[in-house]
Amino acid sequence: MKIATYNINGINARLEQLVAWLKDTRPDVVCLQELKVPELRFPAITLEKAGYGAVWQCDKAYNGVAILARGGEPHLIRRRLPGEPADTQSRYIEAAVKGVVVASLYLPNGNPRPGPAFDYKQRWFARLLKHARDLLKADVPVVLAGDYNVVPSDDVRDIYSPKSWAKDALVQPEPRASYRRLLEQGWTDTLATVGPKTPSYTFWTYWRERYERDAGLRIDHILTSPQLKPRLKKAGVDREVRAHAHGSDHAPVWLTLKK
DNA sequence: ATGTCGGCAAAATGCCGA
Repeated sequence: MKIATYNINGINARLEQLVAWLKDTRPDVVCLQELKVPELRFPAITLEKAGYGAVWQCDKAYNGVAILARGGEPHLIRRRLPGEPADTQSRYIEAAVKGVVVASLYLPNGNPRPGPAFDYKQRWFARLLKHARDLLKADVPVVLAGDYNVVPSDDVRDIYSPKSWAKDALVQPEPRASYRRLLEQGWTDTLATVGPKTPSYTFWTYWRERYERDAGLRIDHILTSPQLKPRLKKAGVDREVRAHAHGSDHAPVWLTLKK
């Protein structure tokens, strides 16, 4: 079983690429973020023709998350992260797929910092920590996949140059501490655990040929609950997808499970 | 400080969010 996550940065701007990538790599489950599409323009029919059922949660222009399942329909569990009813941004969707609870999440970016955007990021992270704990209590296999907008460390495996990002919300101690607390709850950072030993960047800005220079960051993560530990096989990044002339600024991340 | 995108509002360029 193969599970992937991909911040697509506008699903209709990349639809051909998305379909080609699905055909090439045949993931069983796909978590998408930054759909940037109103609900009624979500390309459900195109995805259906490509062999994928979907559930999605959209805003008018920004955010937006989806879960795709090959040869079936994801069973929707929730469309919102609990804890802040006034928060209407579409950043979380959760579904049962092929015996696993899967969440596609898009953590707030948090820039500019300091300010309300950064505060919102921290509140959102606190809500995620609480919900993640509840999911662990349910004692079922769970995958939390998405764009966490957090570079876990200053290690070269996570970021090409900590110095040039030092003031950015993606590398601050507070979100890093929240991410670490998630791992301390018992979740596994699968790319760090069963991924390549070489840098596994997942995001390169569009600026100044950052991709060509491999000036990247690791901010897209697939976390798994303890039940899945014995089934973890291999993780990686489809980095060549980022090389497309009109590609997203992220690359897909994937995980394979035994069975 | 900057770089570059996607998508919006509103009328093609400027803004926002990333």
